[in-house]
Amino acid sequence: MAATIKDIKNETGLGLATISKYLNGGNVRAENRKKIEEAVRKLDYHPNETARSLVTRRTRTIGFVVNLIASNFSGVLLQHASAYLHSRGYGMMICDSNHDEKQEEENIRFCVEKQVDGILLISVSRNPECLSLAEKAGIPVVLLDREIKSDAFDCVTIDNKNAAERAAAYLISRGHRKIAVIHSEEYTGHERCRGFRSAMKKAGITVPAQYVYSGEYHSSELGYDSMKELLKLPDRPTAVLTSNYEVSLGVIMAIHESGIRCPEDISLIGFDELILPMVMRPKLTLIAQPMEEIVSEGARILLKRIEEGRDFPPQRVSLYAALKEGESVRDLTVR
Amino acid sequence: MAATIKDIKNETGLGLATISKYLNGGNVRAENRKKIEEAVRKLDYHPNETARSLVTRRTRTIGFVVNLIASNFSGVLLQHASAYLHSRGYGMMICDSNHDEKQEEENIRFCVEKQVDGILLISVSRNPECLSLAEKAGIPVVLLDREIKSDAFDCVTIDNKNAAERAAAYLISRGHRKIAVIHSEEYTGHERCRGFRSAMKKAGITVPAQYVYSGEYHSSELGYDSMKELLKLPDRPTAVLTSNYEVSLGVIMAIHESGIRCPEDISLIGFDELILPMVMRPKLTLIAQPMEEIVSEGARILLKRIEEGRDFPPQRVSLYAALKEGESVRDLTVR
DNA sequence: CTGTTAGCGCTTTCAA
DNA sequence: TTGAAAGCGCTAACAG
Repeated sequence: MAATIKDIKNETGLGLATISKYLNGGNVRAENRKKIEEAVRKLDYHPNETARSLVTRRTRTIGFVVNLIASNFSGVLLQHASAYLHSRGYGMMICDSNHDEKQEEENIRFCVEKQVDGILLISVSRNPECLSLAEKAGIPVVLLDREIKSDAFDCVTIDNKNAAERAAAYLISRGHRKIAVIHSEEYTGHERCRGFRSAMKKAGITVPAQYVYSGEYHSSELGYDSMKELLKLPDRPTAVLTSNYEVSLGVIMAIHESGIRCPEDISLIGFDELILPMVMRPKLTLIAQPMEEIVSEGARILLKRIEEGRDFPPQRVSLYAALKEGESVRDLTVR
Repeated sequence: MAATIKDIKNETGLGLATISKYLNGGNVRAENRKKIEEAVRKLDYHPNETARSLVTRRTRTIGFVVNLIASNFSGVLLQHASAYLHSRGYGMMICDSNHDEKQEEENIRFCVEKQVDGILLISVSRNPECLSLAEKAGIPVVLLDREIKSDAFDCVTIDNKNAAERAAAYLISRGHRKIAVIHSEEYTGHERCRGFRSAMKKAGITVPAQYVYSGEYHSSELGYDSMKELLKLPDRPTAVLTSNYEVSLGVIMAIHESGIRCPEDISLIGFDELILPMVMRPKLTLIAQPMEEIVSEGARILLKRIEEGRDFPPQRVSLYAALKEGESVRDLTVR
């Protein structure tokens, strides 16, 4: 049986309140402090967080509902979140939505019932409906990486459209005109495709339909298959923009297999600086999302809502994602 | 303010105990049941799990302490764990050890203080010391994927040595004699290297020192750099065994870059059926760990310890990992 | 600064 | 089957 605060009381002869106060950082006479510390050590006392939660109405636990935990991208986000939250005394309860809207709603419910203090969400649904439960329970939610159709929630993303636009503009500035895009069928994928189209339009370049591929999210098969198709085209693109990590992976495999060279025969630009771009040669030119910042900004806002009483309007943070030059884009303007 | 059981009492006029009993699946008069159900709906009542935990001394939360959450391998394990635990009403609090022993110990402490009902651990340390805290608190721990130097804990792994031995034997049976190994510096890596050596010894083949590479865990750089070195050797190996996913990734990149072909010029065999082997061509021949089974077995044992009072001796489960043939190994016995 | 007291919301005897 | 009452371990007024 674990020691309770009562045992400390019996050991020291002090009152419960005094002990509790000291344990929570209050001021106590030096003499009593020593007594308490000694008793704590002697009895190996650890406060019962459950009891504490019951009265403070705080569990010091954050629910992290993640679209697809098995993906490399969420793994990195989770890593940063775990570090950030732990350093502030918060636990992180994670729920995998496995890329399924029903599951996501179920996860929100689960978090609410477990009475987490707040929720970090990488959503699969764009529908704010699924958050109504959390809202009703007064549990703050911060969206990470993906927006939903509502501006009632805090949200930290990068400007996907703008980032993709810059990526495309970069290709264009290197003399590319025949540019293909392969993107996933979800929020970020669509935004990035929009940015791509916008840049092309500005440059007065028409994008032929056969240069645009899209499909299920997080599918490296999408990248692989699409690239194979692109390579069969009589009028092959000189460059390809991929909308996420998994797609890039598939594209690279297809290229390697075909024996064509990057960047000599085809140029590549992608998203996300994860493990692959770091090890592959030529180094992939890419848009690097500030993963750690996305999480720390989001968590900071969430904890602020939790810990500071006063209300403030929903925060919409849009972080800058830098283009990191590698060697995967050929400059067609020099020869 | 959320509704409490007291509100249900006022609404129905029944006693607290009756309501509580019904809510926990007890028998109540049909008439009363209707009353309660109605009140629950009307007041949108949800039991306060914290209060419940305080008296039952169960949080219905499992701590998952993971060596390195950002790795693809743990991501998949986590995915299965989340599904398994949720379906049984358990939450999963995850703590990333970030490949650091100090952090791991800190994480165990954290879980204990959060009073999780049990801990699932993919350990970085091989020292059982770090688990003493959990042991003292009477919190059961189940080790996943990696053993530690103690047989006092439940543990679910694959037989790494044997699996690597079969992988090496497979290469040998295909006529390979000059086989290199690249392995990580941690438990599974060492076990797999041992298995490799054992197979080679049985076949009467000496392994030259320059065919053995090892380095930090989860480093695709290890694979990349080692492979580069191997390719420089005057007497190049005909096959390479890699001890984990990240290493395989690096090796493949190095091969692609060098312009040599797999399996024509060099054969490859690896571990773990994750995203890469599924998309790459030639399909990688590999040892596929039963990821889902590792988790479900481990979680099953853990919940059994938690939910059934009686004690039982530590379970040591060693799962079979099948060799899946791809096209990355050349058969040298035919020509 | 200290201690008494009254809960937090729920489960669980135990007697009716 | 039901309900009154006694906690679970802790915090927070409040009075001293």
